[in-house]
This record gives sequence, C-alpha cells and structure tokens, in this order.
Amino acid sequence: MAAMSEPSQPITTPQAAFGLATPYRDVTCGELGAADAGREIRIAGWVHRRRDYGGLIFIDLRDRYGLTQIVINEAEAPEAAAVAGKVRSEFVLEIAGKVARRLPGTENAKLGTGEIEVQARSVTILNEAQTPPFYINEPDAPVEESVRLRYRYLDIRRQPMLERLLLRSELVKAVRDAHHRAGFVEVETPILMKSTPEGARDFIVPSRLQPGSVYALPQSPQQLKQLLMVAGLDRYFQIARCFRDEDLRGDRQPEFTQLDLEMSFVDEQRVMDFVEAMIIDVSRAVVPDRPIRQLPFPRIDYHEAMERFGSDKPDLRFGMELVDLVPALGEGSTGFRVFDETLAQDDASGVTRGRVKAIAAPSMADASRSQIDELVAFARRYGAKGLAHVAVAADGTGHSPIAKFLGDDRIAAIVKAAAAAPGDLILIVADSDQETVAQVLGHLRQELGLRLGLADPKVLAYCWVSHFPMYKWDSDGQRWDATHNPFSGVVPEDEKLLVTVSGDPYKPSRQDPAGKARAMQYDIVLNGWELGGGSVRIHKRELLERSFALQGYSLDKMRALFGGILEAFDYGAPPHGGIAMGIDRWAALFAYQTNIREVMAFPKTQSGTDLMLEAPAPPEPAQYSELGLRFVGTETPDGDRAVAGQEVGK
RNA sequence: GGGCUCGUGGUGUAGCGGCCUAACAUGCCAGCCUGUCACGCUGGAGAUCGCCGGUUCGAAUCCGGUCGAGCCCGCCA
Repeated sequence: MAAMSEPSQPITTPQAAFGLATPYRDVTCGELGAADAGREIRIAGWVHRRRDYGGLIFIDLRDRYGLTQIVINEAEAPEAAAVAGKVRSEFVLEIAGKVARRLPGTENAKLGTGEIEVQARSVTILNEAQTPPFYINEPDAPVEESVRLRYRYLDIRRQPMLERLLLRSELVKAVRDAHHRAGFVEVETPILMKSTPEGARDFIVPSRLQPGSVYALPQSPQQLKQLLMVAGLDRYFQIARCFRDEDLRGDRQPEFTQLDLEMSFVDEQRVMDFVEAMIIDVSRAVVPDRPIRQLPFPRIDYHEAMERFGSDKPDLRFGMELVDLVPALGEGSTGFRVFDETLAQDDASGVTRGRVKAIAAPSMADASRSQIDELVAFARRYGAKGLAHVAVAADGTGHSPIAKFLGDDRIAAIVKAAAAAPGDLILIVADSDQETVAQVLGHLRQELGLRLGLADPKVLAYCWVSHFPMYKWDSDGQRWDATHNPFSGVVPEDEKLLVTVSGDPYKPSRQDPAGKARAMQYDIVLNGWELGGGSVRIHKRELLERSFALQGYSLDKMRALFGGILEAFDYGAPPHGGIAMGIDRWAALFAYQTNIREVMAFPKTQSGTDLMLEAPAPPEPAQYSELGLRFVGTETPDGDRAVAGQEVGK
C-alpha cells in the first residue's frame, strides 16, 4: 500500500485540474463578466438565436455553461458580418473578438453574462445545421415525447433535460463520495451473467463460444455482492445497471440503474443507519433547498404501514390516514347488507379478514355526482366492489346515500371515528379481503393527497418500512414465495417459524407457521415512491436451505440455480446485509418528475423500443448462423408464423 | 394479455358529417432595418388531416381494423 504513488491534486472542479479552454476556445459561454471587459478571446458554441438588424447582428451563442451575446457590426467587421448573415439556428460557430461592457441600459439581468457582450472580429462556421425539428431555444415549449426521444441529442440541448442530467450527475457523484468516505470498495460486476432468482423475466444473450447456451443480463448483482462479502471486501458498492424484461411504466424501464451496496458484520440497524446518513448527505449536497420532513427517518413496520396508509410505500407528506370503522359500526347488523356480509366473512383459519375502513378527504364534501362516480371508478380499478361516501356538512353532520340503511347514529359514529371535519368527504371501502381494502384506500389516499395539494412538492419525506412478511403463499406453485429477496434473513425471534405443518420443509402448505415469519427486510420510501429495498441476508447454509425449501426449491434445483453461492457459504460467509436503491427514481424525485425517462439520457418507449436508434432490430443473417440460432417466430391464431420485419420460411 | 387517451403543415394546437379551396401561433424562406435579447415590419412557401377499409350523395370529422405514443390493470420490487 505504501508503494502507491501520492494522489495528485484532488479534482474539485474541471477548471481546477484541466481548464475548459481548448484549441477552439479560450472561454465558455457561461463565464464572462464585467471584469473581463477588454479581453481578446475566442469562444465557441451553438447559435441559440440570431437577431439581424441589417447592419448589426446579434447572436446568442450557447454551450452547456450558458449564453453569451455576440455582436457583429458590419461597419467594423464586414467579413464577420457577411458570415454572420448566413448563420442559422444551431450552427456551430467559433468567434474571435473582444469582451466589452454592454451599452448602458442594454444589460440583460436575466443572463449570467448579461453585463457584457463579445464584439466579433471574426465568425467561423465550424458546422452548419439543419433547422431542428422542435424549439431548442424555448425550454417550455411543449413537444410530444416521441419526437423528443427520436431526436434525444437535440432534446438534451434544451435547458430542462440538460439540467436534469447535470442533477443526476451530481447525485451519482454525491453517492460515490459518501461511500468512499465510509470505506466502501467500488466493484464492477459482470453484465453477462447467469439468471438471478429475482422473479422477473431475464434478458437473454446467446453465447457464440458455447452454442446452445445463453447468458442472462443481471436483474441485480445480488448474488455477486454476497460473494464479495464472502470474499472479505467488508463494504462494497456499485452504481449498477440492471435489466428486467417486464412491461414498462413511468417508473420502470427495462434497463435501469441501482445503487447496490452490501456490508459485512452488520445487523438491520447498522445498515439502515449508514444508508440513512448517506441519504441525508446526498440530499443536502444535491438539493440543499429541499427540507427533509423528519429526522431521523420514521421507521414503520409493514403491518402498521398497511393499516395506517394502505401502502408499503406511504407518502408521509400528508395525513389522511386510514381509519377502521368496525368499532363505530357496533355489534349486530349495521342495516347495510354490504357491511354485514363483509364482516361475516371468515378465512380458513376462522379469523375475520373482512374490513371496513375509510379516509376523510378534506374539502371534498361538495363533490359533484360525476366526481364521486370518477372516484368509484378509480376504486374499482384497484379491486373495490364499490365505494361508499359520507359528506360532512358545515354543522358537522354526515350526509350519505347509505344513511337510510345505517341510520343517523351510525353515520354520526362514522364521522366521529374518521375524525372528519366539516367539509370532509369520508370515503369508505368494505371488502372481505383486507388487502383489497388497503390497496384501494391506499391508492385513493395517494391520489387525493396529490390532487388536493396536501403533499408539499418541495418536502422530502423519507421513511423506512420494515419487517415485511418473509413469504406470501403461492397457491399455484404450492409454495411460499419470497416477498422480496429469496436470501432475506428472518427476524431472529421468528426463526422458529420457518417450519411446515407437515414437518418436511419440502412439503409446504398454506397453514405453515412460515406464513407469519417476518423478514429482516427494509424498504426506503420517498414521497410515496419505493426508492429501494434491502435486507440482512441469511448467511448460514442450513437456514438458507430451509428457507429455499419453503420457497419450493428442491435440493437439485437449488444447486442448479444457486450452486455457486451455496458452495461459497461453506467457506465462511460473514453475517451481511445491504440494500439496492433506484438511482433513476431518486433523480426523478429530486428533479420533480413523475417519470424516470426524464432523468435518463436515452430511455426506451413503453413498448421497449429506442426511437432514435430503432432498436431492437432483426439480427443480420450471419449472426443467426454464428450463434446457431433460428427464429421460429410467434404462432398466430391462423397457424402462421411471424417474426417482426421478415418472413419466416415454413 | 386487458382498459383508457392521443395521432391534423417542421413544432404546438383549433376544427369533430357539407359553410374546410383545413384555421391559429410559432418555426422556415425572402426583403427592409445599427442596440436587440421571445427584436420589429412586409411578403411567401409549407399539411389532403398516422395507415388500410367501410358507412354516406358527401369523411379530418362516424364505424371497424391496423401502426405508433402515453397513462393504468395484470406483470414487475
């Protein structure tokens, strides 16, 4: 270690180590000020706008650092004026001239460089440009996203995209800095990998050297980072590209970036403490103007989150919590058949799972019939059979279409239970499945919180949600499916629950105690988005095999899928745990975006295509034979076979 | 796999059975202009309304299909 060379000067800003001057320019378009008046300089950039007065031409020259006004005076520089007359938007120019203070009264306060202008001696066209397909110089002008994606390189010239990419760069830098400060080692894991047991569909890459075999692109570096803990790296992180071949959404792309980290000799507390400190550092460095709602971050148990917010990713910027109405409805028949039948439902173990819960939406009591209908339709999308409502009048009394069934006393009790204020609209969901109730009210709460402006867009409300159930029963597969990561450890006091009624871990059933086991699993949530999730892993082979058995993996299948990691665990795996966080989502939330495409340089459309590169595309014929592949296409209902873009021989 | 929305000059929109020989803004081209910075003024070019088919005397406008984009459910953490 001592033999390592002394570190060179730390690179704090680009200028400090390696100036922005190049053979084409002495200065950028963002740096000249009044103090530079009189300097002879060369400057280069794109034509943002040109204003031609005949004998006098103004050009706003743009690069990513800013805008600088160039003046070309025909009387003083006739050759430059002749060139400037031919210049059009987005031409690339090199200007030589003199920095001068603007005439009094013509300064532009909106421009960082607005005190000065460059009086051009010469104008050189470095490259011409076609008229761009949309406005680059008007940042707010709406453009259909598909057009922006097709010409993404022009879209990125526009201020908003540029700013978001710079913000993302700052985010990644802050993340790296925080990890290096804490002694983490950055390791790159392979992109050509073997299938990871994450549950999503893999992207497959055929192997030429091993005909008939394929690589899988990583859904996450999960197994490798655990192996790095076995290897003794102690603290690892990576800004990792991950791939999942599933349908896209505004917050889901087929390839995305995760901050992936793992630590050894830790418990849940230690991992969460580090991650929380790191998040605070990063937030303060990247978006110092945005207040963090609560420190330390609230830590909420999964069950509590579902009860109070109907979501495992609650938006804590506002209240509007879910209320259980069952106590308020009292004993015996409520008079309303929907409620009665719901509450009469018992599950297999005899426990009542049916629920009647509500939220109170402020200032919505005067919602119109069509507004109510829209809310009902919204609720139905998430599985509700209906949505009852009680409007709270100015005098505090509740008014509802179901009052005729429930009676005034029960309506009053509901208003009281919901802690509803005059003007509130109480929205009630009853269902025999408590998860449906939570899901519906959780989505209503989130949606109304945003619509009613209850969520301060500036606030960063981070929170932890932890102790997820280890497993969820998969009735199709007759097995316990890991709710998150199949390597997640069990909360120590629940370890005894990882058994089956049958006594054979390979014969799981719905009634197993395993269904009640809680995982050492924690999600980090920001403003209603799941930013990331992690766990303390099982590091002992015996327990891991037991957990996998419950998940329906036979010994043989276990060896085939996880042989490498199982073997490694025999060579001294330390206790370890970590987390993975979505960089794209984090950047999007920092940038006030609801769509991660807005913080990705070259995202894909919802159908998984790249409109600029026109990817994916059919392979070259030579590639088929090299890889030993033949596309048989997709069978259509008429028995024809089709492969996009080509005929397939019979 | 499913539901919903959208597709009109380069861009963004209006028009939603005949009055459309498709309008407006901006952009583009030409001319004029020496202090603008969303410069201004004058003139001009530019779309047959995503594509295919149907209904109709008549379709940008209605219907069906298809392609593309978006949001959502499923899927996915």
